[in-house]
Amino acid sequence: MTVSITDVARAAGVSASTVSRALRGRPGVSDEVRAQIAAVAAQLGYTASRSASSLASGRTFTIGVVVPYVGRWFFGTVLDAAEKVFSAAGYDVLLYNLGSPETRKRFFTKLPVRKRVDAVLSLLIPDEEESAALRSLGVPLATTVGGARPGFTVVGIDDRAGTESAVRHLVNLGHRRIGMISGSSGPLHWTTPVERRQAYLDVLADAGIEHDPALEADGDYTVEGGERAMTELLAASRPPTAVFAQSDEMAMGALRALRRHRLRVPDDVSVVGFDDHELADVVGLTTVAQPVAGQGAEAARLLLRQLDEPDADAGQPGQVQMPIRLVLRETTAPPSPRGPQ
Amino acid sequence: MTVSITDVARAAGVSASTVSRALRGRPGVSDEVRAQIAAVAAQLGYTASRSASSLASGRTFTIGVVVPYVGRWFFGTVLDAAEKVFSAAGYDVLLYNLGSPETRKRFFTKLPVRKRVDAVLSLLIPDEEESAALRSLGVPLATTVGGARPGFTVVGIDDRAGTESAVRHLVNLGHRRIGMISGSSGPLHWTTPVERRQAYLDVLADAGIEHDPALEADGDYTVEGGERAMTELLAASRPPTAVFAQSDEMAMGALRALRRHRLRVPDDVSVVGFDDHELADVVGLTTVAQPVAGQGAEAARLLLRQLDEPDADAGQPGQVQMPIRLVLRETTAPPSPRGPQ
DNA sequence: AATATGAACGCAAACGCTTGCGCAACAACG
DNA sequence: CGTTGTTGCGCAAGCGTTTGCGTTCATATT
Repeated sequence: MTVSITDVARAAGVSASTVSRALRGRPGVSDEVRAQIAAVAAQLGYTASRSASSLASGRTFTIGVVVPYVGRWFFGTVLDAAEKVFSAAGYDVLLYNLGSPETRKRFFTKLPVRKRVDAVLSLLIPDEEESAALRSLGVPLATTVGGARPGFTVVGIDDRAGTESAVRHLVNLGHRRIGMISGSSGPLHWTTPVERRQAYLDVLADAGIEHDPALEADGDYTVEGGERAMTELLAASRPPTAVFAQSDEMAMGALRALRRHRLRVPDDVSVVGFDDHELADVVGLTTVAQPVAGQGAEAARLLLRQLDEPDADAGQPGQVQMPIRLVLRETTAPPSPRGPQ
Repeated sequence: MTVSITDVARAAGVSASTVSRALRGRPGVSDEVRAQIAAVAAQLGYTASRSASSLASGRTFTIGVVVPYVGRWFFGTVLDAAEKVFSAAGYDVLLYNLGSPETRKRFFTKLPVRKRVDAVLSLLIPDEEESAALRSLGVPLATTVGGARPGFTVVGIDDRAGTESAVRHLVNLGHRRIGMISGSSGPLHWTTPVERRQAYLDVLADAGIEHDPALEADGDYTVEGGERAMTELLAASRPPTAVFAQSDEMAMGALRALRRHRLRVPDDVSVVGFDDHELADVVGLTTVAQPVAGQGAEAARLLLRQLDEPDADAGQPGQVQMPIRLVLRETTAPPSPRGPQ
């Protein structure tokens, strides 16, 4: 049926061990024999069974990537970049899409990656229990986005600095009533929303602006959520003249809500987002740009490096912080003298 | 080190075979023994090695999913939906991101999925050679988007009908100079751009409008491409008063180009897209909606069904067509009496 | 009471690789 | 010319499961 290593060995007149060594570039086989085996293998269309080889060697040449929502631009982009790095290095990627709490729970209790992967890249921040489960796999671990966890390589950005640049921009334009659409809900135990909120509060305090809880709303990191949140903010007794959304998707939802309310951006309300979504430019959204694909690629590279030099795994894995920058577009301007409405 | 089936067997005082049967719900083991084994296994944190079990059984419980660009909304969304179906059925997904021609070629020549997957879902349309390679795997195959291939289950939409509804909408509004931004370039050997172009031509002919080749431009299915294409169209001696873009991303690029040219939408130029991208609503884009996630889920379900009833694989696999509908928003209107500029 | 029946379980042989070890054959050395 | 290395290769023992078959034992059958 399907051609095995012994078929190749027989056809080449050598033993299976020699075929194995020859095909994987291991020493102990002469150049001529190696070439001949390669030829025979190619002609027979032989590919080693991954199951068998990983069973025998313990190496799987597979990386597990766990992500909350592949469909979202941010995660899709990170995954795209990471996958490219992995596949270029000869690794396959096993994808786990953990959107709902149930699938997430099931993943961490059953741990289907056990004995199936050489490393795991998590695009979501595992809580204590979950990260312990991952550590129990005994393979290199990495995360992008958000908080550090012991045993994890983490690549991320300076959330506070990014938020500060955004909010400060609004302050500098003269805004005093600055709302925030956060993304704190949901089952994601990560520090990002917390950091960003703190930075938001800091900038306000620094500018001598009193914080108004009515100017904060939860947008759940989605367009719809952002729309809801913006609608909520507009219902406040004194609505904001500017809003900082913790993600571009929520900012876009906010834009939609504003349009529905016949409010003009940036004349009536300024909006700044976070991420520099691929479509942020299309809608002219001012935002904090972060290297999304860059983070995925970097995390993947760091993971591969750990795989190459297992000796270095004694020390605490590295943390790298990638640059951010405020991108000014058309959704921010000084407040109108008469305010919204 | 890591706990194996024999560890469980020893701890439970039974043989490895019994453990295997017990844990997989196979008959031949009493309820009490089964329960006890389950308890012991749970307590020991045992998970069967996938490599070993797939080597022994031939089943991998893994589905290969190949996609051109995970980062793009369309593919990300399809993948998201498909993954959910697969994982709910106990299958893992192995992801292959084949953006560049080189990685694509490498994938189809080396076929890393050989002996690694029970089925493959292709989100790109393989050419003759590629589909032959996939068929050689001897597993159920499916594709979404575009042309039928022998041996593949395909779920898609009626591209012609969708395009017709879009272009006809423009015609009905009174437009005569209707441009098209297509997505025909790139290494994707699929019928979609061809079908859509034909439908576009048909509607024009049907309306008695002479086709002007200067009103067609290639947008490469990206935002930037759409922007370039729109700029190109605007440079025509007699620019269009309306454009149909073969994808929302290109339509959004077109919107950006129009804004850069200080043209108003829909006053000066109408735009209609295709897909109903999650952000189409944000920019108010009129578009042809197709069930993107729905197609992914459906394709996944059909694949699983083939896996369940291998007897049915004799007949030609099914083809399903999912519904589309035109969504009217704010980027289309009758042409201005004086035309653009 | 003797036998047939079936359920519950163990044995052992795969599954297709990898890898430590042993054994030739040959080269280089004294 | 005998010794020591080196190189190239084969042997065989795993790796952790699954599964066909055989065995045991309790229960049903005549």
